[in-house]
Amino acid sequence: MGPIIGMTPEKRAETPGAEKVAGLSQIYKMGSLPEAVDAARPKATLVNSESADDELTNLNWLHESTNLLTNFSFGSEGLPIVSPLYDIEGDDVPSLGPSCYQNPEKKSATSKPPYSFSLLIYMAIEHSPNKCLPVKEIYSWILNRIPYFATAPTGWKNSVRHNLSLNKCFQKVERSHGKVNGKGSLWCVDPEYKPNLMQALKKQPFPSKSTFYTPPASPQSGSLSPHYLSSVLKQNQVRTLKESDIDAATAMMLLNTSIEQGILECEKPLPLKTAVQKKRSYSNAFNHSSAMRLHESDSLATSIDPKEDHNYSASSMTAQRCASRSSVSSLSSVDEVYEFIPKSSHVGSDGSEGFHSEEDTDVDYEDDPLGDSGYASQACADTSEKGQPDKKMRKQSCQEIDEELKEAAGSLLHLAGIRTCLGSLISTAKTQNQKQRKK
DNA sequence: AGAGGGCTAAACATAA
DNA sequence: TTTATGTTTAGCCCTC
Repeated sequence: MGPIIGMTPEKRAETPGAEKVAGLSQIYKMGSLPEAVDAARPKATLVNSESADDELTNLNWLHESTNLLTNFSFGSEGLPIVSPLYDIEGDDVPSLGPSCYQNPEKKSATSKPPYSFSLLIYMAIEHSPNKCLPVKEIYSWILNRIPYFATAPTGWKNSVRHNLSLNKCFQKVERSHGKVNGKGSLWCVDPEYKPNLMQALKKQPFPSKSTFYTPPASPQSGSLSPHYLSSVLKQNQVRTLKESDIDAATAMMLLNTSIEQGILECEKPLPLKTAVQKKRSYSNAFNHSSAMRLHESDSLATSIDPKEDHNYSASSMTAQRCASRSSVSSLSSVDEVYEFIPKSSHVGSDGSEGFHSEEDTDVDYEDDPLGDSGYASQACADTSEKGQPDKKMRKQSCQEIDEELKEAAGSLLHLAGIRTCLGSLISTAKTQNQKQRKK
């Protein structure tokens, strides 16, 4: 067992009056760390006058940016994402990298995020391609995105593990025997509790821009500086990047508005689940999840504790049902997604909001099984039917754009775990396509 | 005032 | 043996 650097009861007693400071428990704990640790920590986290910013419940998050609420929104799965507008509207392009918390003016950079560990873990797992992460990767995700934890006491890792173990929202999945690398198990989100987590997530105050950022996702993308992402967004507002260049969080950032719109539309016609359905067995729900699919065909956790503690209220499950379905279900055909996506982008491309990656995209997925005639293809065909002389060229150009768009949208959707919630819209789009073709 | 959620610390066990 | 991981318990604070 490795030593855990943190506050001991003895050291607590050495901090007179600290416990009496209402709402500053987190700070006093930090401020009373061993001096060696304090010396390595930015002063901002230690100064009492600024300690209020470190408080988890401090609402100064909301005051630091006048347009905070417009800059942040929730992604397709309810995960908080940074809206592209965030980068565009600011006079100074906010740094999305670690430098943002080295700026002493941005106190919030060293502030605690307004998310509980459970939510942070949830976001980390959901942003992973496999919807499963080892503890170490969860650490990394949090460290990469929450500057606070870069300088926080190491006890937060203990808290992460504690949450993983105690919170039944998270399920341990044994690694496959074939996998040699790595210690421990993979952790996944129990789809049964995804709605609860998402609801809890949405209840949180929006973070300040410098507290939640999206760094380059992988070592191979190290050449992609945060400024690159900012500049790209600034130039094109929304633009699709290569999958290797951005992580799922960024992908969801780019896709946010259109997906949310789709989900919102999807929620309308869906009836509420019955109580019986809500009470369906855990094992069924867990096995049902395609989001839990693993590359290594990992076996499921062997022990499932049905205890009801450390859980979010079941009352929220119905409300988020559709969103949950979007992440735990799968489309029967990937093409269906592709056929749907252009419609979303088309709807959003009228100047208001949406997915604007039709042109000038860098997406280059090789293994994309795109079929023909998606919605966008049909839209292009419609324009070509207006008697243009360069009909063929235009059609070809449209098809290229369509393919790029569909590749980008489909891949991003795949990352975001968007699935069956779009089914109704897909079928609607299909029907419309068929009608238009008949015309 | 009490319940519940969340965080932190700590001890311990286990696996790599 | 060391380290990382996982489990459990306890105590505290905060919000409702």
